Amino acid sequence: MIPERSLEVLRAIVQDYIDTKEPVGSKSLLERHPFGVSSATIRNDMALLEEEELIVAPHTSSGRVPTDKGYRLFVDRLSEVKPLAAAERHAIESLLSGTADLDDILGRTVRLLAQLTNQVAMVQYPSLGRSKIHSVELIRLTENRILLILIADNGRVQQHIAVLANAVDEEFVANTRAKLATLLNGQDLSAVDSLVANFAASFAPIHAAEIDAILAALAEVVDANRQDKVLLAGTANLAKSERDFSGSILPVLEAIDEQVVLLKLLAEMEADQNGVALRIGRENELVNLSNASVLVSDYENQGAPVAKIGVIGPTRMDYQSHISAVRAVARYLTKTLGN
Amino acid sequence: MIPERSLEVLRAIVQDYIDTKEPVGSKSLLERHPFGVSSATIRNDMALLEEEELIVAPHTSSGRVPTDKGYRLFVDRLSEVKPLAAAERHAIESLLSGTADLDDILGRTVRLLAQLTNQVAMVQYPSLGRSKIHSVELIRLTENRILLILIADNGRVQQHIAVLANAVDEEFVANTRAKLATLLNGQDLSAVDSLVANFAASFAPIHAAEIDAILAALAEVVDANRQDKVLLAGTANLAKSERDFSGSILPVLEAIDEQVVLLKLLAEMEADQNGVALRIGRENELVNLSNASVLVSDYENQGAPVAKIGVIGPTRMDYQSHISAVRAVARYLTKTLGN
DNA sequence: ATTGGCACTCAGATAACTTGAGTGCTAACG
DNA sequence: CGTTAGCACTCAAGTTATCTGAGTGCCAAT
Repeated sequence: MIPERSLEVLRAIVQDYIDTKEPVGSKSLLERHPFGVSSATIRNDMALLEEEELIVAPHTSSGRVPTDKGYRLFVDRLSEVKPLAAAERHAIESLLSGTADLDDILGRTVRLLAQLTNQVAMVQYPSLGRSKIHSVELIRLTENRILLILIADNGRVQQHIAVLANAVDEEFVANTRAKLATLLNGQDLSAVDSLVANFAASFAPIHAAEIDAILAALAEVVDANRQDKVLLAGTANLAKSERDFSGSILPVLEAIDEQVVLLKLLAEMEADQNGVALRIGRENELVNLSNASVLVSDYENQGAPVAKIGVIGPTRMDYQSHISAVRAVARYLTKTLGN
Repeated sequence: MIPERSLEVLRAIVQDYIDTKEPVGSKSLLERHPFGVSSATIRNDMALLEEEELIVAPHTSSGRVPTDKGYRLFVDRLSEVKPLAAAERHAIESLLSGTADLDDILGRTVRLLAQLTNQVAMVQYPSLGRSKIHSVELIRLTENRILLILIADNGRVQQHIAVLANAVDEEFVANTRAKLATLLNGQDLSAVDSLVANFAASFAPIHAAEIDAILAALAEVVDANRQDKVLLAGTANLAKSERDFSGSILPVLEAIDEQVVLLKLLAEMEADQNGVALRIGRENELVNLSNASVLVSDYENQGAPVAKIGVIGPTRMDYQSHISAVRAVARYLTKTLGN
C-alpha cells in the first residue's frame, strides 16, 4: 500500500499542477505546502509515486506531472468536491428561472455551464427512450404531403414530412390521425413498433401505400429521437486554453463536429455514486480524446434520468470545481423541467 | 490608372500566395509565371502596387502579400470563377438527392459545403419573414399547458408551450384552434400582429387571461422565427488551418459561439451580380473577424430568397473555387427545397 | 525513516554568426 | 521612355555555442 504521506504529496502535486500549469518539483512543492519534512524526503515519495505510475517526469530533470491514473486516484480518493461560490449559485438560479420551451432552456443551460467552467459544455436532448408519447398529430400540407408531429411527455417535439404517392383528402387524414391517437397516445415509445404492426389492416386496401408512407415517417421520428441530438456551447474556450491540450485542439474539434461520436461516448458513460461520470484522458476509448477529460451528469424528468449534461476539457482541469458545477447545473435543469 | 501588366502581376501574386502561403518575391514569381520581363521590372511593378496599397511587405526584405484591398480587386476584376470538378458536382448531386425533412436537408448540405471547401460552413434556416403561415395547431398537454405549433409554408416548424393561469378543457382548445386557423392560415407572417389585435374580443371575458397567454406564445413563435437560427459544420477545419488566421482562431470561434453576431452579419450581406456576397478581412465591421473572409449566397424557396448559406475562412482563401462551390451548393439546395 | 550534501542533467533563454531570399536604387541601354 | 543589369543593403530564420537554474538520484550520516 502507498503510505499516507505519499498520497498527500500526490494530492499536492495535482493541485499545484492544475494551478500553475507547470511541472512541480520537490522544493517548490514545499514552499506551497508545509509538510514537516525536507525536500529529499519528498523526492523519495515522488520516486515511489512514479513507480506506481501516478506521476511522471516529462524529462529527466524537471518536476513531475500527474498521469491519467494519478488524476483518477485524486478524483476518486483524495479530493473533496468544492462547493460553488454563492455568486455562482446565484447565477444559476437567475439564469434558469422563468419558463420557456425546451430549446430555450437547454440553450441557456449549456451556455451557463460553459461560462461557469470555462470549458466546452454540452447537453443532450432528452431521449424519448424511456418516455411516453403525449400525442401524435397529422397535418395535411398539400394533397400528397403530410406533416407528422410527435410530442413526447417530456416536451420534446419532433416532426417529419411524409410524401405520399397519391393524393388524399382531409377526411382521410383526420381519420388516420384519430386512429393513431387512440392507438398510441400515452404509450411507451419503445412499444410503437409492435403497436402499429397491424395498423394497415384497419384501412381500405386502396390506401395501403399511403398508410405505409405515414408509418415510415413515424418510424423515422421515433428513430430520430433515439439517436438524439446534442447542443454545444463555449467552443471558443478551446482556443483560449489551447496549450492545455498538448498543442492541438484538433481532435476535440473533430469530436465536436462529429456529434455521432459524442453521442456514442455519452451513451457509454454511467454515473458513479457522486452522480457524475468521468473519463480521464486515455480512458476515452475514442483515441482522439486522449488528452481530454469528459465529465457528465444525468438530468432527470418525471423522476427518471433522461439525458446527460457536462463538459469536455483538458485532462488538467479543475475537477473539484467542475464536478460541483456540472452537478449543480444538472440539478437545476431537472428542477426547471419539472415545471 | 494601373497599367495592365501590373494588374497581371497582382493576379500572379494572389494566386501564388494562396498556393504557397509564403510571401512572394519578384524572382520566384518569374519562375512560376513567365512574364517576358526581368525581375527588376517586376520589382518596379510591385513598388507601384504597394503604392496603391494592394500589396504589402511583412518586413523590409521579404516578398509581398496581398492586402484586403488587393484581394478585393482580385476577386472583382482579375479572377474568373473556377468551375467545379466533375467529381464535386457528382458529390453534390448524390448527397442532396432524396427527400427528407428540413433539418436533415440543411444538416447534410452544410456538411457537404464544409467538406467541399475545407472551411467552416454555415447555413441559415429559412426565415419566415417573407413566407406565409401554413397552419397553427394547439395541443393540450395538461389542463393548463398548451403546446402551440406554427407551420410555415416553407416547411419550417416552430413550437412553444403556453402556461395558463387556469385550467381549460379540450373544447376550449379546439374552439380557439379553429378560430385561430380561420384567422391566420394562409396569411403572411408579418401580418400576425395586426390580425390578432382583436382576437380576445370573440371570447368570453372569463378566458381573457388564457387567450392572452396563447397570443403571447404565438408572438414568441413568430419572433423566434425572425431571429432565425444557423447551422454550422466543419469547425475542425479551423484547427487545421490555424496559422492562416495569423495565429489565433479565437475570434472566429467566438463568432461561431455567439450565433447572434453571425446572424447579424449574414443579414447585412447583400449578394452582388454573381449571386454571392463577400466580406474580406477588415470589411467585416465586426472587428474580431478582421483576418477572416465571409462568403455567402442566397438560396431560395418559392422563387424568393429565404436565407443564406456560405463559408467563413482565412482572408487567404481560394476565392475562385469557393465562390463556385458556395453558388453550386446554394443552387442545389434551392432545387431540393423545391420538391 | 529522514536528512544534508553533492554531482549530474537538461529545457529554455540569450547571444553571436551565417545564410539567402528579398529589396531599392542607379546608371546604362535600345 | 520603359526596361534592365548590377550592386549594396536588410532582415527573418536557422544554426551553434554558452549559461543558468530548477530539478533529479544517490549516498553516507543522523
